[in-house]
Amino acid sequence: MSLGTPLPVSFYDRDPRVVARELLGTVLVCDSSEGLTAGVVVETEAYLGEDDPACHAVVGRTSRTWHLFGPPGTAYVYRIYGMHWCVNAVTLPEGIGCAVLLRALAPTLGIDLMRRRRPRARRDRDLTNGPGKLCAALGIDGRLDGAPLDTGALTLRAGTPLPDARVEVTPRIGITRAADLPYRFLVRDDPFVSPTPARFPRAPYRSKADARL
DNA sequence: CATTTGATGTTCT
DNA sequence: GAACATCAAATGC
Repeated sequence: MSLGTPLPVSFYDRDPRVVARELLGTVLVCDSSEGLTAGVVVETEAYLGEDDPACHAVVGRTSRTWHLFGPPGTAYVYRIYGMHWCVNAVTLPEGIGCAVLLRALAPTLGIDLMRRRRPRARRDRDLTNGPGKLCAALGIDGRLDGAPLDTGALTLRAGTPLPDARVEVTPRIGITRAADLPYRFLVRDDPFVSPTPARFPRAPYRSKADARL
């Protein structure tokens, strides 16, 4: 079974809201010394750079955010709450500081290895239905900060494209600033997405309204 | 089912 | 000293 062709760097060189929507249905593959793991991307969030109060780019290019400002197609991996890792795909040219957070996957390869890495997960969907969970399941950590996503240990690959009718938009999860902006993209009714708070508005994806560029 | 709370440590004010 | 792009267990229906 083929894993798909890696997405070219040009794929990432667009507005992060467009990249976030287009990343749904692609495949994240991690080739570690322990084995191969992969899953279909079913949930993403866009972070729009220095003018987005919720984006790490607001503090400028520090040692932590260094690779967030890197070239498109770079992995920005950071630690959150002292315990978990999150992985982003950097978009737009070097120096801008935009990225797409990968929030949930549908596991497709290496599920046994994911289970060993996440022994508390009861159901398969609990392996990867959150940004920290998917990093733990695939073995993604700070060593991959700054890695290219089109070659090497961590790659994003072409999958089955999703029609707009299967895409839903909500505000972003777990932030306090700019918490009303609809920059979370997910596959409607997919069991592998992370839980959406009941109070959150949900809207169908409309390319004209949601990709206002 | 939903909501609350503790863990844990780096970054930022 | 507070905030933090989270998770899992515990509690309350």
